[in-house]
Amino acid sequence: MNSIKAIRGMNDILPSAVGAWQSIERQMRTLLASFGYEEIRPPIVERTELFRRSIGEITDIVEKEMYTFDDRNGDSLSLRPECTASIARAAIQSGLLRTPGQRVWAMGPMFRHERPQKGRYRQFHQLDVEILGIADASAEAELIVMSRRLWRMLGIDDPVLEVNSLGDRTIQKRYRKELVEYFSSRSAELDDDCRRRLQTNPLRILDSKNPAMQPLIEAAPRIVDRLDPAALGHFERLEAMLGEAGVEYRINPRLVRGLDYYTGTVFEWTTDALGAQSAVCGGGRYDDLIADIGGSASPAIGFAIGLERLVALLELSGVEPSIPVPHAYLAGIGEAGERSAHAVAERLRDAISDLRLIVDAESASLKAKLKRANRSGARFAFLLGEEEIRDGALTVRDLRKDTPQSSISLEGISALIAAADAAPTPALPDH
RNA sequence: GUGGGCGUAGCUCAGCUGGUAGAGCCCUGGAUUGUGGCUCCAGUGGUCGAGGGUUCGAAUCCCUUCGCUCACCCCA
Repeated sequence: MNSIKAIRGMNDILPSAVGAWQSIERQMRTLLASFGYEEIRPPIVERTELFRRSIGEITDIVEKEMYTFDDRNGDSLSLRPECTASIARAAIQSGLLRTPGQRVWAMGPMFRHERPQKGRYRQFHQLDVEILGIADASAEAELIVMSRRLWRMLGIDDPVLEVNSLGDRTIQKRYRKELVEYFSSRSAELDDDCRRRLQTNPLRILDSKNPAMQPLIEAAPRIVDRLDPAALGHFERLEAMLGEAGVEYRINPRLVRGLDYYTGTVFEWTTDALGAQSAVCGGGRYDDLIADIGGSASPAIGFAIGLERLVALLELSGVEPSIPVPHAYLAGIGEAGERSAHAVAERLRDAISDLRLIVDAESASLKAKLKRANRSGARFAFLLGEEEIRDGALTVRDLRKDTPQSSISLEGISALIAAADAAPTPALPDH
């Protein structure tokens, strides 16, 4: 019982699951490229200061969820809890913002020290997509349309899209004050949770799931009613574009979001299929962030997709991602066959590009090796013993068909593999 | 940090009110000395999460603790 285990909330993605991940990642890359987005890879560790200034000092993420430690020189560093701040930092640092309209994405692990539960882990993975330097609502529309295309591409049911506008900082500040006044006047009716939020992040009261709070929240002032003409115009323009594109959405005046940097449009794709963690994709505009962390003011917008949640959705949808099985399993037979197996395999690999070949040159019975061949999922078993060495050929068994085995020269193998790649692989005869 | 559920073989689990640990799957070998999948036979594998207590005797009852999981909080 003293074996070392993985850290709580940090999971191995095992070979049996990795097919789904690769399939999702591949399709995402294809989609992003088709929209003209370029990959960026910021480091996983940043100065703690970056997250404090971007995400916000009094957010849960910064207050209690970051993996923070001192570097050897005393600098406070943190594992990234999200990726937007890092991308913004990188863009400022390397001058990407000199050309507006940067479309970038990043994918990788994020870290938050929360209690794990279904769909929420301490190390989790996100795809982050950002448009830097475009203030127009067309950027919002583009990201939303692209994410919808992703759901369809993956073959999962469209999640529900919720949209809201938070207005700019001035509007937010005024609204927050109004909200605090409203809830303070009714603080006797608030539950403990909401009373706490009143002090920390009053907007989040709107998010409360407590049914008893609903009437109070319903009657609260709504930020959509406090937007100025510019913000309203922006939001209406987005609605028009979504309408034209046939995107279904719901305006949720209570959609706030837990990071401080959001201004203007925010949105979330949610599902009720994943238990309590309903957000599959969330994002919004952050027009002030870049200036906040020291860049010259530049509008920006982005979203993040939770890959664990997407993988879970894909499983629920019953889509079976095809994982590449080996073309062949080469079994050396007897001392001579085992000795030359790797040499023959190398000749095959030289001759056939992208050949997927497992070599079994262990000292074991042929029976055992054929068993392993079958288990490997390979289409063919190649047998190499003294006879084959003498004939300069391989004995080939089709593991998916009941046809008799045959002797094929090394030259003939490449036609065999090409033919197998061209035709759909037959399923295993019995299970 | 708080609350619920659960910890028995690699996996899925059985083991009733205490009597000294089992099945299926997987894996290995054999039936087939160079021939897989199906079948049959045999076998490997467990300090019953850990520690303590009650008892002649604990996987089973009690206490403590650790882990997993779901939910709250928050979010992808």
